[in-house]
Amino acid sequence: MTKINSAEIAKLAGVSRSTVSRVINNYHNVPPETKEKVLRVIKDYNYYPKLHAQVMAGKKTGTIVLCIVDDGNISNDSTSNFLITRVIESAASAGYYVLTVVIRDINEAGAKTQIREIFHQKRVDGGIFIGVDLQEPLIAELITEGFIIGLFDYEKNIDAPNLLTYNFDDVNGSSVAVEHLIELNHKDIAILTGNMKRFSGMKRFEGYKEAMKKHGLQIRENWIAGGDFNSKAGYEGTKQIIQSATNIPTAIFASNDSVAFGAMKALGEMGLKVPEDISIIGVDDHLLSPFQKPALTTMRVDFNTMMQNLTFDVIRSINDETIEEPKLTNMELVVRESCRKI
Amino acid sequence: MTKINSAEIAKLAGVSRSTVSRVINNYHNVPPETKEKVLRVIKDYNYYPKLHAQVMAGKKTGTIVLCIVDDGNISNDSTSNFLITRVIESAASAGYYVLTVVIRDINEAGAKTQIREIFHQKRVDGGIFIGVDLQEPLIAELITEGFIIGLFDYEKNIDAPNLLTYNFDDVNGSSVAVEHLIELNHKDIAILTGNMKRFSGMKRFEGYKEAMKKHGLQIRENWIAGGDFNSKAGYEGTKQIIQSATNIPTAIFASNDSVAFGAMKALGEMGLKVPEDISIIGVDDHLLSPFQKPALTTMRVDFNTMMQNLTFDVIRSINDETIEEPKLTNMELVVRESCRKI
DNA sequence: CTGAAAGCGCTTACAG
DNA sequence: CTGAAAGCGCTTACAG
Repeated sequence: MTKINSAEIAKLAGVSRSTVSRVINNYHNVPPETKEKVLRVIKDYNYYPKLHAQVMAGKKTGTIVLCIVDDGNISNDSTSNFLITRVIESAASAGYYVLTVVIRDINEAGAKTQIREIFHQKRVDGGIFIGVDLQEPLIAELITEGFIIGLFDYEKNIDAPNLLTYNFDDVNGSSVAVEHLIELNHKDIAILTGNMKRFSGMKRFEGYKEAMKKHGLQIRENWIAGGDFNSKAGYEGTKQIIQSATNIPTAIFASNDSVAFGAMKALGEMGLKVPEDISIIGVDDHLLSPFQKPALTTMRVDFNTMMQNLTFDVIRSINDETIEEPKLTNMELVVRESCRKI
Repeated sequence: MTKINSAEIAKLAGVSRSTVSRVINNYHNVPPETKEKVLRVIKDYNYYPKLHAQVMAGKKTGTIVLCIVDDGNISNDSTSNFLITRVIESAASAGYYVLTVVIRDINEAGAKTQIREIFHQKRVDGGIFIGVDLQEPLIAELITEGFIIGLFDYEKNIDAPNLLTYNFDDVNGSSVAVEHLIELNHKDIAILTGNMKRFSGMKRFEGYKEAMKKHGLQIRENWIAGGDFNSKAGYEGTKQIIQSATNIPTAIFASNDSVAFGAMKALGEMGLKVPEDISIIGVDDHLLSPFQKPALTTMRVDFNTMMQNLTFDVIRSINDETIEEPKLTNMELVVRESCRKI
């Protein structure tokens, strides 16, 4: 195939490169006949302006980066997958491309440099991060440098218009979960905490404490375990709680459903039945939650709308629109079979 | 922040832009001290060469496009999600980025133009397509134009080195599935076909027919239904088979697990029990298959290795390595509870 | 080992 | 309405 460029098109259409460019960029000051003529040649010669030349001349890339920080096997986690594809789909519907990047360990040698490079190279117009710890200095750095960044599950700790954050109302949602247990007459309620370096981890713990205090219930040190958002932490945390306690709690609030899965496994191994011996409630409404035995009661979370809003806001921000501060998004109680009245 | 470019770096390091470029590209003909000096300045000034200038000067983009053709809600399908993230992870491990694109309907107005644009723009060095029908003319077009393209579930119908395809051994795998039913003494075996425009759809039907013929079993017209790889097709196909047949089959071979899910739902509604009344076997080993009631017997498929190989091959091909023709990948029988001996 | 210069292919003020 | 020209920021033969 012969190389074709705007000069070539210009020659064939009998106009200047300037005019070709004006047609491509759909400027208004081109008479219909000229436009027609140029478009004809462009079509006939299967011509597409080279992105990189356009960007060098000052155009945007039409791309955002989605940076997934996760040391697990992402492709095996349905929630991660869901977040990823939602960003992709949302961006696509806004005419944007998503460059997807996986970071195993953000503290590893090349990791931060790689992320810096993506932005400084001008590979993208902005970015979305998933799975970043609070107070990650790299985020602050990129924000200071003026890059547009959207985060899910992150506290807005810098007052900059180019830092966009979206979160669920984790405090309130967790309170509702715990109060559901309380309504079922539970008083001895343990918590399996999530990753406390995450906004959601912190806030869900807060919500638990709030609800307990509000109802005058005691929070015992040895009824607090876990510490991460996966089933392993739930499993180990549960064993720890059950084995260390002189008296066993009647209910467990798990900081997310994966944690609850681990907890249910541990309880099963220890011969404790859910919900007969212990009630359990999670957060997220994981794909597998309705399939648990018993089906898991949980707080449903709308990842769908959240990631779409985040993506759209990043794109709007790229296009210099003003973004209004997002509100926290509510969760919804989904009652299934894992909690019983006592 | 002040604009920094290679000329600036050159000035600061007291060398020419040529030398800066040589250092960046790690050429061997630069004395250590010079290299040191230049790298120092690069680091101090937080300088990253602009991608677009590099590409314009002839460098590769280090990016492949992943084009997902799917009219459903991708983010809700765990298999699609899995394929996507596997490509992303594999590419990342090879130092490549993945530009992810979703195409709802490849026959829609702008769809093909958009795909053409991505390649002609030089946005990427190559691409991977998922969910493309056999004989899709766009693929042939792009191959002819010399773009490097990898496909999963596609028959290699053009003998071009830049067309890379990977497939499971669908014929043999399906035969094994059907023979599993035959070993359990089933003779009346229906099939719920998949999408017959896909390599896997065609081949799985072939495998069914082969096994039936080999064992001298009759294939009845009204025991063939379905026609797509989703639970809806399985549901409707099953109703059709059961309602149209004067005699009911004792077993069903479903072209994939989603189809089997739909079939089980339909059977349940019609008061037929699995496996007491009808045995059923699927293909894929879907995430939800072990959770069905009864747990679904199926042919496990290694999407993981497959997508990784495909991704690596595309990248190798971009780097002018010769790719050996991939063999078909085997499937593995996973016996659960949905088939019984009669 | 190293620099000057050409080339990559666009866009956009500027001037008319 | 339209063209000539500058500018974007690299890389790479070429010559020394």
